[in-house]
Amino acid sequence: MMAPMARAATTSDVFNAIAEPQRREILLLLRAGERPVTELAQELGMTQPGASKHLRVLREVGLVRDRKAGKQRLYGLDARGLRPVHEWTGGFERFWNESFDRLDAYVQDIKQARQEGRN
Amino acid sequence: MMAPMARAATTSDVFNAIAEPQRREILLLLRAGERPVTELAQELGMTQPGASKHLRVLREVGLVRDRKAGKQRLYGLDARGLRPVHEWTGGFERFWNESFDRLDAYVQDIKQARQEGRN
DNA sequence: CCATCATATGCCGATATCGGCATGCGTCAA
DNA sequence: TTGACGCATGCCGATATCGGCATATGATGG
Repeated sequence: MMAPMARAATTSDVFNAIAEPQRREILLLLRAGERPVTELAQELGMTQPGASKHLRVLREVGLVRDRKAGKQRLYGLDARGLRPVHEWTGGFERFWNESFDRLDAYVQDIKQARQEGRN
Repeated sequence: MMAPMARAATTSDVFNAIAEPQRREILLLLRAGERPVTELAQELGMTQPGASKHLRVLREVGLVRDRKAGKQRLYGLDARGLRPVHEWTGGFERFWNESFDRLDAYVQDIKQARQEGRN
């Protein structure tokens, strides 16, 4: 009687919000300062509704804020939500900094074994 | 005549791969060392097929590697793919470290305005 | 060879996602 | 007031996603 769940809502999680390439590009652009929707859409080659929808997601996870400026609505970056992601990935830093000579060799072995196995 | 696209394939992008909470938990667990599938499933409270599927995604984006160990198959962490994510978010570091006094005040204003507007 | 354990895969249902399009809504200027 | 502009929203279609379940595949040991 329980309905199966699908994917976690993109709107509830920063990790999901930045999983979208276009949303990442929006964030990159906003580092240069506030922008109205239309300008973002134009610079990123997407439609205005498309931009608005992505901005809505980013707003709901708190990565952007919006401000009315006359007829326009300016979107600005609020990068604080990216900090947890940075820290989470940072928790793996020692695993890519440590001596991976053995790992590298291992990976090579795997690739070779696969090639041999498939031919 | 072109079929519309939906979401980018989760299998092609590390950002998408780590958008899934359970997959993130798998990666965290694997920091402690290699593990067979069943053990992972058990420790994370998911079914074996569920674990296998998530591991498949992680493998396809290169975040884990697998190694046959007799009857079992051991999965191990390969965190190098997380480095780009760490660096990407790091590109926003100055935006959460810089003086955000004005931003904080601004955000407070927004919240207050919303509350007043809605009550 | 056969049974068994470990894992992968296939199918299903429910839902989320994304792009495109049309349209609603609010704001400004004449 | 009436357009015109800027933006948000709603609907649609195609597809991806995730969990659950059954089952296939694979290796091991007797």
